[in-house]
Parts: sequence; structure tokens; C-alpha cells
Amino acid sequence: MESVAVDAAISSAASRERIVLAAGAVFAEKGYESATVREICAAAEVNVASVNYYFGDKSQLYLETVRRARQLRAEERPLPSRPEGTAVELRLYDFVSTILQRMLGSEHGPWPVRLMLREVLQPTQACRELVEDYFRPHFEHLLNLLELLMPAEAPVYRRRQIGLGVIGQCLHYRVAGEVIRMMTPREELEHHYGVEQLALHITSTVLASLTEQSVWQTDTQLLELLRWDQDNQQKGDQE
Amino acid sequence: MESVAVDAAISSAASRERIVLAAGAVFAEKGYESATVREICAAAEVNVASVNYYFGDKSQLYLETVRRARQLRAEERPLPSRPEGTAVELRLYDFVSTILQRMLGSEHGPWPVRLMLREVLQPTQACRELVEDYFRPHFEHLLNLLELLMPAEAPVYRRRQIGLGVIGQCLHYRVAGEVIRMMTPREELEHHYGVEQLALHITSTVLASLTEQSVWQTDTQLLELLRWDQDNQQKGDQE
DNA sequence: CTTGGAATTAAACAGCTGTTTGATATGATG
DNA sequence: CATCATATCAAACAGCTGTTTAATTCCAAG
Repeated sequence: MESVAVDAAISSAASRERIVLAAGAVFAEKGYESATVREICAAAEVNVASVNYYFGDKSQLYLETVRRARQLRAEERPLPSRPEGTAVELRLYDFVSTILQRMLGSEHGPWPVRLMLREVLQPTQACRELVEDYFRPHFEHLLNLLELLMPAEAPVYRRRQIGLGVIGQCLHYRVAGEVIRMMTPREELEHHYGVEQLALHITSTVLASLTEQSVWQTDTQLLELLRWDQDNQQKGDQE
Repeated sequence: MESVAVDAAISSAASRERIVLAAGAVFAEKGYESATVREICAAAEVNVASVNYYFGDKSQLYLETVRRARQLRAEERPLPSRPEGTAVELRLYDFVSTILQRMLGSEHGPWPVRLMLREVLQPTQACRELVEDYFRPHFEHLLNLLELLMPAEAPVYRRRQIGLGVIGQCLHYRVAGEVIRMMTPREELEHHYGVEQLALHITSTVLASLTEQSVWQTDTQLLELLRWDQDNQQKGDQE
């Protein structure tokens, strides 16, 4: 009766699933164009025709893969939920730490992040859903935390810029990870580049820069310095 | 006499040059694997065999292209030289501003940065020289500036982490530029995302976080908060 | 004009690309 | 057993890949 369809669906789903996962790894490693259907099928231990049979297209398989990547990454390390009234500083640390773990941790293998990074660097059609369903909610969560930490008079665009700074610093350790590893002494890498330590560093510096006194002071001080410098240059040019 | 060799060299160099520049654009856009020799030659208005004639290989042409990318980017926007005794804050602003301009400005077309970003994200053999001849000197320059701004007792690894934070924030506007543009209101993009404004923001926040009092305060405060939180969790688990 | 070396060319090479095809295997249903 | 939709398969398809070859053009030197 029903077991037919169920069994078939299970079997079918098993192949489909293997293909998606294998494709994710290959796409992440080589990019869409350079990844070959044959390599994917070999990795999934499936006939070459299977991709077209199940997904119709190489490109549709790719879309499916990106969706799966987002899902895996979000499930694996959800944002920890804290009891109400938890200190905002702690929740900020949680956020930074989670993002860093998603960037640097790799339990399902590193392919989901890699694939998403490819989309960020060179967005395709798949990127739109990624932004709306994944990046934007996370970013807004961060903005909400920052709102609680910043003086009420601070304009919105400043909050966004600081948020981008936080995200940017987290991404950097993944995007430029290889290069950073080349430029950092081994000993230092081993002792100071754990996820918790990086999270602590990023959180504490952004908190430090948010102290009401300091933000506005250095900002206006720097502006004055720049104006003074420009004036000097103009004087020099006129002479 | 000599004009033979010279003319030949000029003609040859002209073709070589056209190939390198065309290849740079194509490699940057599509990546090494997906870029085809035929497309490059078409863009350079040269026969398909020319790549093998001048460079022997597709891969050697690529190496040449990466070298040219670095050279172009460094020449186009050198670090401004200031008179001795210039305020460190100003020189830091210069650095950030220059990096941002190299990231976001595009006079020679955007291909040199794009190509270098590809190497950062997925280093190939070409990346080693890139790190030693380009990234490392710039990073050390930044570290020198930071040294002057930080208390003498601050450990080296902290200076490096802060430096990576600065670089990371600058890179972010290029790496995730498309996504940022998707997530930011148009009006805000137009008014607050100019190179000078971003440079001012990044410089002032890092300066703010460097104020001797604030760094150590928030750092230890956050640590205390974390310890206290962990204790609480353990208590909760035991119950 | 002839020679000789460098630059350029069209054509061909073997190998890999995504996709299609038609045959085969599978296994529960009537 | 016979039926039938699903799943898997080897083989072939046209088209593109990097590279090679041999022929041709070019132009100053002798």
C-alpha cells in the first residue's frame, strides 16, 4: 500500500541526499563552474545521469545545495538562548562567539561555510534567499543588541557601521584564514587564536569603543585633526 | 641594428602586455579554472596559440597576472608619505583610507583587487609571494603605528589582533560588498558609505578602543561576567 | 633579392564537459 | 506470474577545453 511509495521515497531520498551532500563539498571546494557533475556523482557513488534525473539540471542541484548549506550551518550552531535579563554584554559575546564558531568550526565538514562565502563574494541567484532568510535576521539581532549598548542619540547608520565592523572582523578570520596563518607566528596561533579568545577580543574592543565618552571624543578629535591637516596642506600648496 | 630587436621586443611586448591585462580581467571575474584561454585571447585580440607562445602555459600566465595585479594596486595608490612628526592618529587614518581606496576604488578596473581576493580566499602557489611582498609589509606598517598608540605593556599578540580587526573591517566592505548593499537602505548607502567616511569610522572606533583605560577595563569586566555566568550554569546543572 | 629569425595564423589533437537516450534492474501490486 | 512505475545503468551526443603543429607573414640584415 503505502509502504511502496514510502520505501521508494526513502531509497530515492537516500540517493538524492548523498548527491546533495557530495555536491556541496565539491561546489564549495571548486566553485560552480569548475565542479564537474562526474566528480560529484563519483563522490556520491551514483551514476552520472542521476543528477539530471533527480534535479533536472546542474544549476538546480546547486540551488538545492546552497539551501542545504544554510540549513546545516544554522542547525548545527543555533544562537544560544539566554534567560531574560541577561546582561547585554554577555549576549553580544554569545553572538560573536556563535558566528565565529560557524566560521571556524567544522563538524559537518567546512563546506557549508565555504559555499556561503562563495555566494557572498560573488552572489548568484541563490544569494537573495541567503540574504533574506539568513544574513539579515542575524544582522538585525546584532543591531538590537547594539541599540541597548549605545546612547539613544546615536544615529542608526552608526549602529549599522559598528555592526558591520563586528561581522567583518569575524568573517576575516575565515576569509583570510590561510593568509593570517602564514603571517602569524605558530606559537601565537596556538595560544591566542581559539574561538573563545577571538570572541572575547572582538567583543571587548567593540564594547570599549562604545563607551559613550570615548566614541564621540575620538571621533570629533580625529575630525579636527583631519581639518587642521587639510588646512596645512592648502597653505603648503599656496606657497 | 638595434632597432630590430627593439621593434620586435616592442611588438612582442605589446602582445604580451595585452594578454596579461586581458587575462587579469578574465581570471578575476571567473577564477583560474573557469577562465578559458580562448576567451582571454579573444579579449586581447590575439590568436589562441599566443598564450602558449609567450607564457608556455595557462598556469604561468596566471602567475604573471597575479604579479601584475599586485604591482598595479600598489602603484596606483601608494601609502601617502607624511612629514616626520605627523600625529600617529593621522597616519593611521591614512593607512585605513588607503587600504579602503584600494579595496573600493577602481581606476584600472576592479580586476586587480578581485584577483588578489581570490588568492586570499583560496591561496594557490602565487599567494606566497603575495603575502611576503605585499600583505606582510603593509601589516607590519600597521603594527608599527599601533605600537605607538598602545601602552608599552600591551603584549604583541594584542597588537596583532587589533591590526587584524582593522584589516578585517576594511576587507569586509569589499568581500561582502554586494551583500552589504542588499541589506542597507539606499539613502544610507549614498550618505555614509564613502571611502572617507568609512575610514573615519574605522579609525575612530579603533582609536576609541585603544584608550588605555577602556581596553583593559572592558576586557576584564567581560571576563568576570563570563566567569560569573559559567558558575551560574554549573549551579543550574547540578540542581 | 635572399636569408633567417621572430610573430602570427588556421587547423587539428586528445580529453573532458553537461546532458540525453534507451536498455536494464528492482520490487511491491493486482 | 504478469504489471508497471521507479531507479539505475552504460553508452553515446555535441560542444568546449588546453595545447601542438606546421604553414605563413613580416621585416630588417647581409
